[in-house]
Amino acid sequence: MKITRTRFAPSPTGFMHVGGVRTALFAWLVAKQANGKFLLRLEDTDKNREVAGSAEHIMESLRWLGLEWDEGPDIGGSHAPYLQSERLDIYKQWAEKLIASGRAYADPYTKEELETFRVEAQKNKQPFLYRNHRPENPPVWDGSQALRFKSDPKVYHWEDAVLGDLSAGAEAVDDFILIKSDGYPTYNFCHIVDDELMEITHVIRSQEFIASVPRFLNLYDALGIDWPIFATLPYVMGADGKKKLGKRDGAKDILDYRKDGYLPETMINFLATLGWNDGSEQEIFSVKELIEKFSLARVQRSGAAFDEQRLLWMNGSHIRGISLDDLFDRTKNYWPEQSNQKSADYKKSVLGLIQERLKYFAEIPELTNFFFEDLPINLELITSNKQLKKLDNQQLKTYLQKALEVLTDSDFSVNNLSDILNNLLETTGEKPGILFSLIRIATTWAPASPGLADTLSVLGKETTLRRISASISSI
RNA sequence: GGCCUCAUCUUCUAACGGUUAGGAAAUCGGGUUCUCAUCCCGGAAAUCGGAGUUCGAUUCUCCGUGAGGUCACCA
Repeated sequence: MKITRTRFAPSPTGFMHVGGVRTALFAWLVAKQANGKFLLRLEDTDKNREVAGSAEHIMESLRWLGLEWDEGPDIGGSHAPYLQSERLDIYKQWAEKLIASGRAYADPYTKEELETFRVEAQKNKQPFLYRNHRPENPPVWDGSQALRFKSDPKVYHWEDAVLGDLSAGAEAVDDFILIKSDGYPTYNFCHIVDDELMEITHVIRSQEFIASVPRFLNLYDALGIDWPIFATLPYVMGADGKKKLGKRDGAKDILDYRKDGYLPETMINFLATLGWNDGSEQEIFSVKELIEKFSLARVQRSGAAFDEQRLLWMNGSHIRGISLDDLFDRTKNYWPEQSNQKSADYKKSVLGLIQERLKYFAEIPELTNFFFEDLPINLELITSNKQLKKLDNQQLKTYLQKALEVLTDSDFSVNNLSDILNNLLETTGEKPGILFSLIRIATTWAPASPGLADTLSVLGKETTLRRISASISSI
């Protein structure tokens, strides 16, 4: 049995967005599941669209997500090179074969002539087919013209691992360009040659290529290459759920999610379940589980909208699922500047308190600022509070004074603080809605914070007492 | 316009041809000693339309409709 080999073959024309990542992910999962190989190949045959640095950017993105490749442009492999621009001789040889067998010819037309044909076709509400204009006596190909495939139009039926049985009429097969006049091959040609030479077993790609498959099949046949397994992935749609997600429609660079503090395992989980499920009600999957359970047959056939809300929830879920030490390691670059004065242990305690409400790392500063600095006293927190606004200032001061007294005797362990605060409820006969709210506000001056005893314990005695005193004199 | 693909709550989705059409996100209530969150409980919310096959159709077939893709010397 053949070893499963899949590839991800982006062109280095910019950053990667979630759509591309998902294509890579599914190909990676298929390879991993079968103990096969996952290849990275860069399709850099359009020098006009190439963007400097994007190859490195793509690799960085894949590495962040853990989608490591077994063979690729940076690490080589048994089927090198993996950069198409370094394989031009190979394509030339395969092109010569087609010329020799009468299945390729030089395109004699100018751009303008072609455009005329195209406009004419459109005017007649016909699809443009080059083969309707196939020259009778094409010139000998000298490399200065485009080289075209001489197609053999026929009806095709083929199977797709996701979509099932597919077919298309002969009108889908046309004479397409194999090698451009600049000497570079087209995707249509070189991906087939490369997939064959690199022994790719599963061609996994997104839907926009489906209309071209009959042309590819015609070329496979002309080259005497066995068809690989095809798997067509539905689109990742924009938030409106209508159109395929694209850079113009605001698709984000996948590395922006890293910058915002999303976990790579969240992105993997999210993208895997966007268009795939295992039939159960499970939503949260580890990478290991995905490798075990993934199957192309259960990939959805229709496009799926990319829902940032759901991503946010899922990231929170993953954040809650990892250990505090691990989480702390990963948040190193997200702490507010003022936190530098505090020890790692202190920061870790703070992190422990916000772990359950953290959705992405970039919100750490706003969630934790009062642990590192005295926030300005904002009496509106009291006057706008449903319960507290009923009390006059004297009453507020009295309660804070009492809190100050009992807290002075606390060792500030969570247990001791809980006991003391509960006792205070009894001795004052006041509701927690009043007393705890007041103390919480007076010690943090933040609109929200973790539980009172936990917060005070981390803040420590000195800070707590100092802030309460300051609050008393400001009210 | 030709060709091709797709179609379940707002969104992601489940359902050997037999279910009160299930779960999750979001949303709305309620609970968990204070806020925010977590967690728990509950509500509202869908099979695009029409034929056909069948005892029975979300599921199979056909016809509509809608959406998307493609018809490049881009991938």
